[in-house]
Amino acid sequence: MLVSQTVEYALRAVLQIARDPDGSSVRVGDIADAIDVPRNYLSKILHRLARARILESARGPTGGFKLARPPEEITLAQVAAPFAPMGERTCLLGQPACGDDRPCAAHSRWKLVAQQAEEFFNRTTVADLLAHGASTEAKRAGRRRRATTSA
Amino acid sequence: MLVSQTVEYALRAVLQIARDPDGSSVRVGDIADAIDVPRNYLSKILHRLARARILESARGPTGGFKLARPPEEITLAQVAAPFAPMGERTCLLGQPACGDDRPCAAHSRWKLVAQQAEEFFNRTTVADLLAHGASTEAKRAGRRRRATTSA
DNA sequence: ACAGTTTATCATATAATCATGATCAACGCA
DNA sequence: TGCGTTGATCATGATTATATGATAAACTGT
Repeated sequence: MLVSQTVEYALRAVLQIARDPDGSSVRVGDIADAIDVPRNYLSKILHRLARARILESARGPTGGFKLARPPEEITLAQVAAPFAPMGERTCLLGQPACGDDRPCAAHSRWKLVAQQAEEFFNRTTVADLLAHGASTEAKRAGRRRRATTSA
Repeated sequence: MLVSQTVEYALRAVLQIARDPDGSSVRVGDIADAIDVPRNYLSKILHRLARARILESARGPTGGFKLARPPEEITLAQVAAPFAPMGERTCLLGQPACGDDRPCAAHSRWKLVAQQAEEFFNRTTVADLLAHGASTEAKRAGRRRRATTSA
């Protein structure tokens, strides 16, 4: 697994929140049900995301979580950052001073891979993933529409 | 960190063993000293690699570990396999049925990254890393020779 | 003010990872 | 045979990741 369970949960939760059509607050319980993640554990994950200014939280009725910024401005790297010490150690062989000048044995080959992963997280936004969902939804709706129409 | 500490130790240890000029057995203690990894912990890692037929072990004087095959025939994936359930879960969002046909929201973008990582481990051999070490050694020797000559 | 809802936090549990030290078992050699 | 070397294994512990359940604190609407 290239990302931890927790980061995976965080990504799925943020995506789920972003899917809310009104952009209104979504309750922990609803998110937990929707993405099938332990409720209290998710609560803590969302809280950390709120502290990291990715989400905003509110208590009481009408409370819940929502995005702190438009989905175009939230990268996957930002979502993962509070949980993974991402990019802290890029050397595959753990060489402290590994770099282009003092490369470890795997440096040149591994660098390409690590860079691609890093760029993926930095460049992909929540909106990018939402867009996909929308197209899938559209396809499904299309299928459903056709089926309904034919019935 | 994209690979676990244990996998990192395993890679470094195998590489260190492969560096032995005679291809003779290398003692755990020597490897541990050379790559700065806890001795007993490394012992267990090496034992697992031996069970996985990556290494061969022998006890007693003249004992130690050596490669079970020429370094060209040992991929990094093989070294990592006994420790990491590598490639078990390729879907970033943990969707069980994620595939080209039923893609998750991140599928198309993430697939490229995951594939590159997988191919890196599958295609890179211990010999490839040794080759680098050799060239670096050559460069250093060259520098040293020049310095020595000039002195 | 109060009742109900919701997040925040506390206390705890479980499993995996990472690691240490002691002892056991095999092996080579005198 | 017996001694010293070496990997193999056992017992244990620390730390982190992954949770679970109970309680506290904040907020809404009445």
